[in-house]
Amino acid sequence: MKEYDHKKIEKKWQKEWEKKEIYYAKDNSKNPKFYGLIEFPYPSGAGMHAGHIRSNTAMDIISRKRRMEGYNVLYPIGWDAFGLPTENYAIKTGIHPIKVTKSNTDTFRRQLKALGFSFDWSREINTTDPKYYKWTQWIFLQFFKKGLAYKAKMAINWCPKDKIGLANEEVVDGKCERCGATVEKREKEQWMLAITKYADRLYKDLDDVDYLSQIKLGQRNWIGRSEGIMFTEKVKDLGIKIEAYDSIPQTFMAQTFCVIAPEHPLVKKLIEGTKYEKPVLSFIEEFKKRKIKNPVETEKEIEGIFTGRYVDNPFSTGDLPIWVATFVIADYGTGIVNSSAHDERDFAFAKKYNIPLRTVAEPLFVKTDGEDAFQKDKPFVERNAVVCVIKHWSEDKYLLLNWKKAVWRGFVVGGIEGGEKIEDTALREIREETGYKNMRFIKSLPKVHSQFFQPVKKVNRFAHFHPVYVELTNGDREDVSQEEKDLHEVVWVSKNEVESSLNRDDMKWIWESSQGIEKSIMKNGILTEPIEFKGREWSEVREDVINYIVKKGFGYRKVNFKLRDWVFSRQRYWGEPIPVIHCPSCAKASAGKENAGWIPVPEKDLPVELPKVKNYQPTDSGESPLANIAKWVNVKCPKCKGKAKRETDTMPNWAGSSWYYLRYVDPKNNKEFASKKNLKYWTPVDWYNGGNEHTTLHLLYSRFWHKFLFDEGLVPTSEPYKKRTSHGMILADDGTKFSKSKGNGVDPEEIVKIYGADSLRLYEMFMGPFDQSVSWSSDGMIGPRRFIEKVWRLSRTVLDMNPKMSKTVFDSDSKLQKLLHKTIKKVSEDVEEMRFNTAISAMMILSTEMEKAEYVLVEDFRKFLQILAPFAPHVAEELWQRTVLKEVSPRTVLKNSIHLSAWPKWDENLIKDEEVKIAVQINGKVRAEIMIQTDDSEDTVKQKALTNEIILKHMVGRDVKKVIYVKGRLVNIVA
RNA sequence: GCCGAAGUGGCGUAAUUGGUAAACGCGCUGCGUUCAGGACGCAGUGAGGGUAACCUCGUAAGGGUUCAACUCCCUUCUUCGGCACCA
Repeated sequence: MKEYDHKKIEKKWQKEWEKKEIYYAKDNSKNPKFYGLIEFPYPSGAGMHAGHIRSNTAMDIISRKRRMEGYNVLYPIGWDAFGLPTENYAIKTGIHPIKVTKSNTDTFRRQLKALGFSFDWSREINTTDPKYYKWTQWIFLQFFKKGLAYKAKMAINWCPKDKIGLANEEVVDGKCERCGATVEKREKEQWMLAITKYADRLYKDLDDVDYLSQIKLGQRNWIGRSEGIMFTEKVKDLGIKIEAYDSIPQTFMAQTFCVIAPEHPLVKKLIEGTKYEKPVLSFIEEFKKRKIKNPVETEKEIEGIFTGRYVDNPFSTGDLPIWVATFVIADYGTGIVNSSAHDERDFAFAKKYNIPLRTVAEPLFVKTDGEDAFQKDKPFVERNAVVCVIKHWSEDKYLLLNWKKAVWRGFVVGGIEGGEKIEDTALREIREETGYKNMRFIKSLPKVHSQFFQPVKKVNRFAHFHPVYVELTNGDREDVSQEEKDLHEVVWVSKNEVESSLNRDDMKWIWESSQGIEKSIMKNGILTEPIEFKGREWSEVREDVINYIVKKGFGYRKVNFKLRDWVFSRQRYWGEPIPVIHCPSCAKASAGKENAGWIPVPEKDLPVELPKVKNYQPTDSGESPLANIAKWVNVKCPKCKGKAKRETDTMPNWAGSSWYYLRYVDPKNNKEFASKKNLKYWTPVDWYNGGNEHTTLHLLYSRFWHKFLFDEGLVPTSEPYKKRTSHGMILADDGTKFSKSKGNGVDPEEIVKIYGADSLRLYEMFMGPFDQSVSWSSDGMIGPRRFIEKVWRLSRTVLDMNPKMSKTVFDSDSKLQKLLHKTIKKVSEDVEEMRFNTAISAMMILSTEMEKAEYVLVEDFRKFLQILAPFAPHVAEELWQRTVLKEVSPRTVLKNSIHLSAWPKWDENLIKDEEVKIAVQINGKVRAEIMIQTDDSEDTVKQKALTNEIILKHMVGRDVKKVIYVKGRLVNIVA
């Protein structure tokens, strides 16, 4: 028996498995089915990278384990091959995208096969294959027919020099990434998909699926559902001044303003002579006039500020009030929604110190939201909410706001979690036009503590979706660079536009804001008004109050979503053509109607194939390169047979990936996208794993498509994926992301050549927790390789000493037996939880122990091989066959593959320990270790601990106050 | 900016979910085996102090709860991912 030669055995078994088709899924089987899915790769020119291997291996391990557990497993693969990089490459080189795609997929296929993944290669699909995108187009037509696809004007990024629409990614600092020209906004009619019609279901159905909690949260945040009340003019009768709710745009106005103990000498000194002095004083006056005293503060916040950080504690006098007034209008902040939770604890501090606590705008509705799990996860202060009334910053309008309390640098600041009464069109306008105009500078008083001086250093390119948050720095400070000081003159940088609004008197605004505050109807969670609900708790009467408000006509219920409709057009060549035709004469005939003049391509004419052209250069008009191809564009109208033109926009990359998992179940069907029978058998996907970076959009889009198909009666379930997990990225060895300049960093084929596929697979699973990013380090590769070599050597000794060895030489409770069964258990459970790193670590320990042991039963060694098999399929197969056949020639015929053998079971009785070592602590510090029997009583163990020699030594001159025993773990003596 | 995830030895990381911090792997040191190198085996490897038995400190920083905190709570800092035309 020779040395471990990965090259020989890996190729051999890959061929053998393929020949025997052992990984092919059966479309019907008596066994239960398992559909494991990974995100199909975009076949880039650089070939596979380490990240692909990691995620593919993980699902491969799970699929292999399921096969061994007796499931009929579908683990398919395909190519998400439309996309910008390929198109850009084609423009640059003149090589047709089809050719580029072909050679890229060939590379990927070769690389994937070299790693021994158990894909069902008979079901390979490719989104750029007309036989595939015929159905992508077909599904689009169903959307179109149901009125869920429509045209709307949208702004696109336009490079005037390259004459091409740009992806956001291609715009860097407002300039075109390739030529550096300043990017313009251009209006264009775009196809939209009405995903907002599904918003509610996309939100609610998350309850029924098994996604990681942060994935669900991501979906929920994106959809942004909020349930609430829109108030009407009549609400004034409640004593609250409200004049408009609909005029404050989504982002752009934010104010933070803090005054702490304004009469305190330190504060006085700070503002004295500054431009803040006057507005602050008038602000305070106003508050006094209104008898508004103190803000809501939690006990800890106040204690943190006033006991820890200030030498002169303003609270120490007991009667000096704190003033905190904070207004932040952000997100979609108009109107009102049900607030987040409020808590009795909020008021505990106030009670304790007898301080009257109130917000500047007193709470209107406060409730404890016990049933919302997502809120529960959040820290206490973030769940607190008050409602306040606030005045529009420039217009004479008031808003009733849900003021979500949050603590920022020791001060209570607000954040709005709100609904709005803004139509989709308004939202768009806001984003594109009013956004930057209304954007305002955020100012605050010079802060009381130096740690609070921290200028914002960069204006993020996404900031225009939200308020730019710039804090004022003390202009006299020497450690602040001019550059940073200049920043404060800039409110918002957008494209070419710089807006500054420093000349506005912010303090005046804040003062004015307080005008809107009228009165509270709740105190400490108990309603004081209206009379109908007086004395009752908010949490208890919440629904009644809402009904009351609705009944009285003060407001109406409204559910609000942040989600916008999906822009479905791309002005690109390398995508699925949108299968519609524009007919001018039909347009006239149906003028005024939705989608007037847009005629769907008859289903029998699908697919609308991408024409083969020599030139992919974009057009002058901003249309897709397809517009240049007169032959393709000019067609007869399918309806009136008049002159018409094809739509030249193509679909976004998300389109093909929104339904690909459905095609796998019946990939060659040319009558339907998949047969009902196969869909019924295979869907939904049992387990879908993919990148963290895809958990919001791709997931949402494909869930939307699936729900639509479900409504059309075309798929049997309303959700596509039963379970979704995600994996972290692999970073370069310096902890940064692999970039274009660095390339993929790691060439999988090279590593397979040197170390073998099994070693690479093991290493990628071993390098760190699966759901987190880890840095690649080629040095670490050697560890898993040594592990495999150890197993190889082990097989030699095991086979040599056996099978003559009789089973009776083993004690039933031998250490090795115990360890084997513990390891089987650990690996079985770890794989389910995707804790591959610790599973491998456990197998390493087992292999070391087996090597040390005097005898290892072949039978036990085979069990070890079985749990190793999903991780290192080639070497496990080779050794498995040898335990049967003694020697395996390169031409050995595969008889009973390890991968089709039954997953080993562990024996619970063997796992239990009778004797165990526990720690003895004194005051939490470990001082000794003692052996105990697991069935020892608590008293026995305590006795053993207290009479231990070392412990006695430590206890000299001390009394035992208390003894705590944690079963099977430790004894802690409190002295 | 908003949302999400994370921060532990020289490095990748583990920790029975509040119970002996650093398992497993890489690297390094010493010893064994070897003609030699490699490979393999054994022992050691957080920091400081001590001849030693041992002692003190230690999980981004600060504070809190607890007999006991990497783990729970509060604040601050840093890194990574998503943000609607990258895939």
